[in-house]
Amino acid sequence: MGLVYKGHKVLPFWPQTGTSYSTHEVALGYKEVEEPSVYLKFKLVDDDAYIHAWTTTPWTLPGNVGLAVGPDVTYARIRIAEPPADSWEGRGGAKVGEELILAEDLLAESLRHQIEVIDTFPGSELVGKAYEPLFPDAVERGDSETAWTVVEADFVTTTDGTGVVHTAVMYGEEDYILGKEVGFPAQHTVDMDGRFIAGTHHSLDGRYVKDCDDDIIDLLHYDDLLYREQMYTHDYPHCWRTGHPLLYYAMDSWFVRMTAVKEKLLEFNDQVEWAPEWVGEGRFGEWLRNVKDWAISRERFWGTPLPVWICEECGHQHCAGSRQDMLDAAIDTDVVPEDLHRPFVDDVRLHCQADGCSGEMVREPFVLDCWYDSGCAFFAQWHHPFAGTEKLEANFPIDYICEGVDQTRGWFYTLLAVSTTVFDSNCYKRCLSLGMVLDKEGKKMSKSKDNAIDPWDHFNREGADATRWYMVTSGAPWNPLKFDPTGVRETYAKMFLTLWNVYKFHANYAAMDDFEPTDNSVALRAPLDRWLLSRLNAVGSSLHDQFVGWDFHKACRELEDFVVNDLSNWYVRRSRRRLWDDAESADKLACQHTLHEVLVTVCRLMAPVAPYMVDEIHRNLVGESVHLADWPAGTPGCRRDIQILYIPGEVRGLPSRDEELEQRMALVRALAEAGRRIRVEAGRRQRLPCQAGWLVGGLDISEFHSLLCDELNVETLTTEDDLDRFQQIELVPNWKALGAKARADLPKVKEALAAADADETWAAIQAGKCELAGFEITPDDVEVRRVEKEGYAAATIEFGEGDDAEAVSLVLDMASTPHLLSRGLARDIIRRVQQKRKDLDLDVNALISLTVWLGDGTPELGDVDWEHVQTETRTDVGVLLSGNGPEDSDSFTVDKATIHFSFD
RNA sequence: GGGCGGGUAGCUUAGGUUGGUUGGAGCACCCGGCUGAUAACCGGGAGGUCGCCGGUUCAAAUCCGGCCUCGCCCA
Repeated sequence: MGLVYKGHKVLPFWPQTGTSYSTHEVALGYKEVEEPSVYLKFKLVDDDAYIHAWTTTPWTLPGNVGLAVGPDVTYARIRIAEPPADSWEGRGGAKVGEELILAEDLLAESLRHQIEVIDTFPGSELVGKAYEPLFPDAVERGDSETAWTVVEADFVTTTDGTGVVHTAVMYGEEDYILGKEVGFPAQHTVDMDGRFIAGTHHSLDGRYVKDCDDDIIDLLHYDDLLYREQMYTHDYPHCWRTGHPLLYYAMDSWFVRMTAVKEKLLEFNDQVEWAPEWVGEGRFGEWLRNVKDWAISRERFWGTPLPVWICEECGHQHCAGSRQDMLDAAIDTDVVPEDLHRPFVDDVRLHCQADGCSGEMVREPFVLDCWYDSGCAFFAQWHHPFAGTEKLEANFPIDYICEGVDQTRGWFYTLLAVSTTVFDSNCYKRCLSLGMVLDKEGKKMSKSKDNAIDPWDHFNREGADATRWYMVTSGAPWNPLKFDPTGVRETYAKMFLTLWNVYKFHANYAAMDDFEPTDNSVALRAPLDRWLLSRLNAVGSSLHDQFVGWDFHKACRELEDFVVNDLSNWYVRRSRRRLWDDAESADKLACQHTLHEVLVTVCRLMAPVAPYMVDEIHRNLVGESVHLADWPAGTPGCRRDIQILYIPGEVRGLPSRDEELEQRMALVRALAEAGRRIRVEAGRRQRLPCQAGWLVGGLDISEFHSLLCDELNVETLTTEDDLDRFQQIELVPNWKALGAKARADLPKVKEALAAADADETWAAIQAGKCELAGFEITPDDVEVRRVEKEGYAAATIEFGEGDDAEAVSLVLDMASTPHLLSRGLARDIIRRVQQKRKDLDLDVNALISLTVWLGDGTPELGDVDWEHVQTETRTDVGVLLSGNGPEDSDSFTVDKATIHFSFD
């Protein structure tokens, strides 16, 4: 197709080892150096004037074949008006009357003479003017029509020098590109050893170029072509090991003519769904719009050999397309090796394939850039075409690729480049460009800075799951990740320990009760179960949708919130007692099935991100790997809307949703929190029960009243329409208004207001008939506050969103009765005994003999409550005594009374 | 030097396109509570010039311009 051609590529090069350097190596070796720079006078052919140019690399001057000017830069033709001052230092100069041409802006900076400006004109007027070569023998003109003339170039600026750029085609990238464009002769004056080629100049031939800078300046000085020399400080690349300066050098190289398929590249890129979009449109699109031909050859030993042979006679080029191709053309088929790598393949010589030529062809000594190999991954992975085409065709273009954003010009590009040039097709449908992983301060990780994270530290400590989950949840995938080790620890403690403990909780009871998940005869699920399943549905569907929309971080955060808050902190906490029951019960069974189902589905939702722990859990629950299970949401074939229990081998969807149930539970949880707040504010211990609680407003949550009684520690909970039953109004003076009105009598008004009945006074104020201490009181003079009546405490929450928002109030009865004190005491004793059991690491089922001593001032403990204590603490022999217990018994204090206990 | 992206509490971050009441979380910290509830949980507190400067606007974390800084790619 003619897309491959041989040319030159200008690379930083170190002649001693004959190797070019990667950009990475070059970046390592930049050094600030002070070197001679020279201002030169190029004599025009048809004019008496000189063009004034500047360079920092005198050794490139023998190779000069052109001068570049900016088309829009203004140039001046000047005449030297007077001899220079005595302070002139170094070689070079100019005679009075000599005429020079250079950029107008740079006259003062580059000239050291008094001058007069003769004329000014744009650079375009200089284009085409011929000048005399500095080293007439160094480069042959060949068929070039532009050699030693002035050309225009966009890169010319007036930031330094003279606004005229000396151009030596082979020793600078911009020079080379310009030279190719305008047709300068592309000839080396320097060989691969860094020495001047014979015939350049008799005093330079064969010498290392960097040693010649001074002699070259001398030569130009004697020919009156030097205006001035000046030491110049700049950054220049050096060999990072030896410290020697590198030479930019045009090396032989093979190219793919990407510029010929630019429109195709852009068209195919438009078909890609990029995440984030700006990488595809901006960064990558920009790269494609400025695409350059791809230098695919490398002067290395290791790599895929470039399959190109060139005839020694006629220069004909031939690319061997296959092993057979090579055998057919080989001069000696015995030399064609099994292993086609270097050095064996280098020995293969071919008959020239050009008509009528009998020459021999020799392989070009290059290997392919390994990035070319990376671009072949999409077909090479199927061993295409040797293994047939079906697999490639079935998987091309690829659905999805993902790599770091640094691969924009790397893998993302090489894949597209190969698929465009070889298959005339787009390569991938979707591409995620990931942000880089940085250290916790946002700095790049590096060994020398000692800020690199060893992932194994985390794999060994918190595990691969926690490390992966942390990395996914800590931010959008395309944002840089500031890797913070404490974040991994947090993820481990919060997400994975919680999940594991929920699983263990379920597994322990399941084992104890011989729970059989396949026996799915769940007759009745508690509202709590149905709520959890509904939430699972909501979270699972949302997770799926967010994965589709690239928001993996949001999806996983939501799932984590579900596991920690909904599943562990609410469902499991509220269900412990259900499983504690020794007897078989439909409710216990429903709970176990629910836990089983939720855990199985959570494992499947988590598996793509955190594959290990959930696989263990899933295998234990279901008997097969989670990675063989169906994705539980949204995959074609999944019965997403059908509520069925898990049955091994059967595809299942998520249980159905009940959004109203979720709403009601959200209210229950909000009220439970409000209850705790009320107690803190009212100074009432959580363990001391309240006789009654009332709900005013909100959804009907009667199905959760008993659950809420537990949470709030109230004996009864009822709904109530009238908030006034618990509240009264209080009139508070508006000091600003009343002060202006009453002045010195303000204390009297205040007293009167405090003494008056608030309801009656407020009615009178509203009716405009209120007088206190001789002053007329208006609604502006007071502020009305609603407060709980004596003996009540309350909180009001806003529940719902927007227009549906509703105020819901919870009122608690603050009275204390002997009955309540007894109940509270029992709870305190239970709590202490349980803690002690736990501290002693007693088996949950172990029975104890418990003795309790109630000290002075302890409320009376009722028989029923003492029974309750014994049941809860698994006491088979209980003794209740008055007075203080022995020294070695445990004790605690409630409301100033001390209670002792001991058990064994 | 150019292009693209980031900068919000001590740390990690949400929000930013569509400007609008008091900028949300988690960790850590302080106070209190709860717990056969797990490296757990609940309530409260302290902690913010939303990188800096300027502009538009009644109103800017959000829109515009400039700058600083970090990262990636290119030169």
